[in-house]
Amino acid sequence: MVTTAERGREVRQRLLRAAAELIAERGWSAVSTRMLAERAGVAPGLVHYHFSSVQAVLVEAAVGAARDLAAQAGPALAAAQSAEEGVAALFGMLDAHTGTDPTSVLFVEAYLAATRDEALRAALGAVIGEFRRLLADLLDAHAVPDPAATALVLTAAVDGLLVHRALRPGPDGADVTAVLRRLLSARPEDRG
Amino acid sequence: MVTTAERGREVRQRLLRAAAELIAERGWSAVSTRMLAERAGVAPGLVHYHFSSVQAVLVEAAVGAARDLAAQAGPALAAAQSAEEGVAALFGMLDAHTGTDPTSVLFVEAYLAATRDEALRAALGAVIGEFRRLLADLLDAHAVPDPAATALVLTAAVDGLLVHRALRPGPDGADVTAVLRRLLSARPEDRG
DNA sequence: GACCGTACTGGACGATCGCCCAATTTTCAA
DNA sequence: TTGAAAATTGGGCGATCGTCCAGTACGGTC
Repeated sequence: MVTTAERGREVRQRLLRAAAELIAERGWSAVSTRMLAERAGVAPGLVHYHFSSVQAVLVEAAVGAARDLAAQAGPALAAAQSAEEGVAALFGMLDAHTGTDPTSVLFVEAYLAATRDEALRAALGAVIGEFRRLLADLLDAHAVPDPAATALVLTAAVDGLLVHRALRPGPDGADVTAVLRRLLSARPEDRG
Repeated sequence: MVTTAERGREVRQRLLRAAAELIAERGWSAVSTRMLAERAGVAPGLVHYHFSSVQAVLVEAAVGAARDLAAQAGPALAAAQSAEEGVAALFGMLDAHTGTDPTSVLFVEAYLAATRDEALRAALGAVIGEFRRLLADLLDAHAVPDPAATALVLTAAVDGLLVHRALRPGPDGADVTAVLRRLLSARPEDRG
């Protein structure tokens, strides 16, 4: 037996899934009410029945995707036995994503939309901050110097690399992760 | 004396400047013909007189901005006497830009639009590739290990850091650049 | 002064936009 | 069985979209 409320919640979820897909395909500000409804297989009016505005659908979809990814990568980070092992999960994203795949594009679209929507910025910032804190704790536990700043650089570098490699391919993933691993080492001394 | 052709070229430039501003303010796909014309102070019809489409205005404005920035940072890189001195210019962007300023947002918008426009991707990729090559040459000349991959990581990290810091502030610029400087050092050995 | 071509104007065109809502269907409690 | 509540439909509203184009203004050349 499927209750009315359950079907309603399922339609809501379908709209959110459609939003995540369409943000990546068309771009944040190009997603329309009717596109969402068609992709979700429902009537156009349902969008404004379940959500207060199109922007609200996009924000909830983006924040949900961010929380999902963090909930997936977070535990792996917390269970790591070494710094190398922990950041291996982070580096794995560089192989799993090309920078032009739906997930990568969705996240960059969300970052940009966050510069124009304070509620979105706060929600995404909270997820990023929590992930950064987990990584910094791991780095700190294994004597990596300056764990907070290193965690910030590592997470930001992964996103930056995804976007840059999509624009112009460079050295392959193994070479890049080898460079990033230098950040885990104590700094020997300056060079000229 | 101002000729007709000169005034025409000046209107074209005004439209391109307006495009750069509006992409950052509203987002790539939210920039319209009439918005461009109003910001540039010209009649709406002029947009499609000087350009074949709105997308063409946006692409030319974005590529122009990228070339301008590269033309400004490139020579400083080529003239550097040391790796530290060269990448100091790169790190300077972390202080000069907040991630929410028009320049930063314009570039990320352009990266995203490039995933949906092959001509834009090729043009931006060429600029990025040339800049990466200059930096790699500098790193190579000063015995930084794996110069190509390091140059890729450094340029990508700067963009990634701008976006991430806009979402959630972290350790300040000095701490972050100190971490990045570790990439210039030879790798001593692995850590557990 | 006559002519030509480029720069420019401003509105028309059909399509689509976000949002709204009266009407209808479906479900569940009384 | 009946009535209230929730889910859904589909089209209407005014606004805006990209593009086009007939017509105007005017510097540059004979």
